[in-house]
Amino acid sequence: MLDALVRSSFQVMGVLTRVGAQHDLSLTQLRVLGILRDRRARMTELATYLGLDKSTMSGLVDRAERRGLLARGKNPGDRRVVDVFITPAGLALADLVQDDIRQALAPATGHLTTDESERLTRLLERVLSRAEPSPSG
Amino acid sequence: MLDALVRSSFQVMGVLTRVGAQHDLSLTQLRVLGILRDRRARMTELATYLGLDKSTMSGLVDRAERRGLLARGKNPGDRRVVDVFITPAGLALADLVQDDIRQALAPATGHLTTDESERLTRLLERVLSRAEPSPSG
DNA sequence: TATTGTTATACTCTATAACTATA
DNA sequence: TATAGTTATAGAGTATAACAATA
Repeated sequence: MLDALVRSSFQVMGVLTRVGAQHDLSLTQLRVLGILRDRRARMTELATYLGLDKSTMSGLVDRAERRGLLARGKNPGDRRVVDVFITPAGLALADLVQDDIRQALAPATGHLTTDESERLTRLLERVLSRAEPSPSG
Repeated sequence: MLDALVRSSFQVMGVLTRVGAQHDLSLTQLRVLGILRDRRARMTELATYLGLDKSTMSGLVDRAERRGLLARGKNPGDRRVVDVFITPAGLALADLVQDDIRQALAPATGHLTTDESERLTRLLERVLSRAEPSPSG
């Protein structure tokens, strides 16, 4: 089972990497966009969530900001903190990419019956729930 | 279901990345070692399998060779070809890492019953079988 | 003193383009 | 001509260490 889990994970990552690359987005940039889709977050929060060093986070946000996908803002409560949020352009791109991912994964997932789909989801969520404290999201 | 599949994949990749890093191995190096565990392969073959450019493959093999994990050899049939194979040290490391991965994923997978395990494997393999031509292995 | 974030530095991973050697 | 591989180059992703600003 472990083998199937690892292989399917690589397969999914392969699809995500390819679709991301079509929009000049790395796997990590993809995740950042996904996280910021529905909320602001401070630098450290993002870094911790993704399991990255804060200096790495600075670079990632720099490049996304240069492209106009993200922006930095001040935090009213703590002047040391830098809040990061998604721009309209970033949101549009995130929507587009999500559609592409859905389409790219459809051949792999779409042929399961509703029942099978539900069972797979339930099993994966049981696996997820026991996984160690998210080292990378 | 798509969401669960993507999230569990990131979780698995997180574990693999962390365990690999503990042995100074990137996700890609991990895969190369895994592929060469039970067979030789030529450079182009590896690159195609991993969805990488041949020049990228040169660098990967360079670094692994410098560490004594892999070695290059001549191909008897075609003098342009470079065969790559794993060294005893590389094999030992691959074994070690595989054990670590098993242990790291155990909390996530070990609590499923035999029956659930089998159902999950079957479902994942059905998903895998329909996935598009492996873009990255 | 501790925390938040940036910068400098170095290394890996990656692709593109130009090259050598062989087929 | 076409294929196999390397090298030069450039950019992204990553961590460590040193730093500035704020708490």
